[in-house]
Amino acid sequence: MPELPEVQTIASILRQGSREQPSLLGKQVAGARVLWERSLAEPEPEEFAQRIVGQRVEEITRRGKFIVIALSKDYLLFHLRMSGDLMVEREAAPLLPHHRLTLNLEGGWRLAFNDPRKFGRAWLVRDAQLVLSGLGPEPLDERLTPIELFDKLQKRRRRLKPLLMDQSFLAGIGNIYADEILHAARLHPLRLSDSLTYAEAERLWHSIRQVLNEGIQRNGASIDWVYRGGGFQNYFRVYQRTGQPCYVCGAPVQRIIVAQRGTHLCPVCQPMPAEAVD
DNA sequence: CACGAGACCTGTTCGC
DNA sequence: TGCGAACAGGTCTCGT
Repeated sequence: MPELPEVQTIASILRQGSREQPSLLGKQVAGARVLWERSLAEPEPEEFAQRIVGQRVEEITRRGKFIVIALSKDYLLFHLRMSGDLMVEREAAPLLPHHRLTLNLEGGWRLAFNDPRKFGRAWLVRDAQLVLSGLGPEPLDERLTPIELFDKLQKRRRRLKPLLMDQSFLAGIGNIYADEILHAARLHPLRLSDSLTYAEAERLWHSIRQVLNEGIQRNGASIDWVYRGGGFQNYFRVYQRTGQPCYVCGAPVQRIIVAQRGTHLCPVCQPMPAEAVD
């Protein structure tokens, strides 16, 4: 479930708690279990358990698609990839089949990293920057201006969709939001980044902010068997709407493959660029 | 530098 | 009903 709005929603729930779970803030780690070794990027499981016990949760933030948990001495980072999820549950609750890593907490609670597809990863490191250094700017950062985005686009010659999803270009955008952003900006996913006019780059800048903010407001999207209460899936304009009418012009939404990912667009609102025609 | 293919994984849905 | 194929929110590595 995890692109920027979903990761932010999960981080907020861990920070503030919810009806189902208490806040993770201030809790002390009493024990650690690594149930699937490859879910732990570093360090080795023995060192991980020995080092994390006794540390207290001081802060929970998001950077790109990473959840960043500041502990007393170290940083605990999670990347949810395709199917990861993080929740606080009762220590007495049965371990679910897809739990990959759990931390017992003081007071009878447990932090559980659940990840059916096993793509997600956790890191315990002294310096969070070691893991996060490759990330580009936060797309919602006030310091990212339309002019700066235009310049960044001009410096590259790449198809728009894979570039938006490149975490070193902007941090946090994935397949769903890339499709929704490009539709809102009326730009074809195969347009080359250095072919955009300034007006088009400005439209893209507005769409990035508008779509991501709407996703955050709706607590992200909940699809398939994973449901966390997010509602953005009910407001998709193109994603998973193949063949259904575009809300703007009525033309059927088209599905193509771009960089091996299903890509949804309105062929009328997002016309095929001349430069991409064979 | 940019792109496509394959790998890493499990589960669900689709088509015959 | 059964069974293989296609598909899924991500990223890394390799070859061209």
